[in-house]
Amino acid sequence: MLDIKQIRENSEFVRDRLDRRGGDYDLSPILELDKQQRELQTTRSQLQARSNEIGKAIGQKMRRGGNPKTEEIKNLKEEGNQVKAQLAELEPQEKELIVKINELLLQLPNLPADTSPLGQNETENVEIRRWGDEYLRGGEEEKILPHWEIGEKLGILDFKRAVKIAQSRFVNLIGKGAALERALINFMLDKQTEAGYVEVMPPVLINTQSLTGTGQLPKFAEESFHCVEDDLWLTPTAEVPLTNLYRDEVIDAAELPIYHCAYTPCFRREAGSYGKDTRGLIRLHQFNKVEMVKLVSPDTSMEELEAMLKNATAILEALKLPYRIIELCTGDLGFSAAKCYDIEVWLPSAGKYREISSCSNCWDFQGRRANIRFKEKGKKGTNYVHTLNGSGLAIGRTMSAILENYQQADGTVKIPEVLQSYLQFTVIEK
RNA sequence: GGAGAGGUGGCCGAGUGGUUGAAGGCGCAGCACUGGAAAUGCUGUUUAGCUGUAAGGUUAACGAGGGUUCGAAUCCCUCCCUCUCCGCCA
Repeated sequence: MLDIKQIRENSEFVRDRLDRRGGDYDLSPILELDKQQRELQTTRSQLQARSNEIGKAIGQKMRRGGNPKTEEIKNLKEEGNQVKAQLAELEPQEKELIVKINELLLQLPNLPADTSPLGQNETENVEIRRWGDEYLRGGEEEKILPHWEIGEKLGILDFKRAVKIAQSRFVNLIGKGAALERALINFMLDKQTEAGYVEVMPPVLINTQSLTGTGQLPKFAEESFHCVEDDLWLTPTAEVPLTNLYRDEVIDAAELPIYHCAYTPCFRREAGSYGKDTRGLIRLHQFNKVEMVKLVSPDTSMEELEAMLKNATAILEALKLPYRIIELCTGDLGFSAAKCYDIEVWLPSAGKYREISSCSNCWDFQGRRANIRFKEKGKKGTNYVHTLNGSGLAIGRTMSAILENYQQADGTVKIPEVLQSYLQFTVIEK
């Protein structure tokens, strides 16, 4: 969340940055409530101070063996009661204000970085670079079957029976399909571990506080599956458990940067995307993903983002899958992100690049929400860490890219070289 | 799920109504001692809000939230978590 102090002291700046996202963000209710709250707080602490004085005075007299029935003590008690009555009126008012301010703050998205390109929506995202043109198969494209067709033909993807077991937007991976998925998970975890990320297997049922910490709640409740009886949610991405590993902690500055990666299944309700990507592996309610998360000092977070982007693209390069990098414009940035790159992989059947990873720098936005701070030895006070997250990569989408880019004229699919040591076969055939 | 025990500062640990933000110890930092170090001694050592140019002032926090009281770490209520034993179980 944003810093109330920054909103108070630099409201013009904050307003301008929020405007870059488009949409309507009104700071005046927050500013007004904040003013009221601080006024109340001043009065309240003065009363509290008086109350403490009274308590101490009585305590001293009693200790010296004073009689509680003397006029003096009676009078003090009487005043104490009056102060208490006043406090009883102010306290709930102030609490209510604090709750309201907090609710409003939690609704505000992060401020875009000044380097994020200006734009209204995804059409104004900026392509940074492309890789792997030599692996594009110009001219053959119309012969390449979409991944769901080749997958069903080869008997490795089963959507029909998944509907029977669960619903639409689920899949069964069968035989070599399941093995390939597993190989991809292992391959990516191995690569990211080599790159310095410490692997974690976190819970995938997570609590409300964790989802609030990373910004999925309160605004996007309809996007996650909720187990109402236990008030737990199915994680939509390992970003949530990984970032929340350190919630409410003060980390020694010497331990930064902290790198973690995790494989988890991810669950998304995909509310509002009816009719979009209804076929194939692109948009499922449950999918696998290897995620990277970094907690870093504010001084280095921008370089750390570039490095994370490389960790993600390294996977695609090893797999020889053509991709491009897009920088999201201010209007397309996710709620918690200040700066974000999407990596898109080439899907021949669609003749398009499709998102396969998203790498974001959230600045101190999640650090503040999740209360993750760091402390430098010898320095007073604490600071919020900067958090970054990126897919490294989405497994299902990688699978679809392989099924298409590695499809051969005879209807079989070759296994990319780097995966062959993870599998007992080098080609998927009927 | 049943029975019991417990949650205090970076850590250990005292503290059952009165100058207790909290004894003592460990750790850490500074100083002294030393050729240098160890040992020893002294001093200091939480975080957050508001206020102030600053020094400072003030409030809050002993798992969380309520209550009793002039005054709560200490008494009462609710919830959460941890541990032990039993049951169940991958």
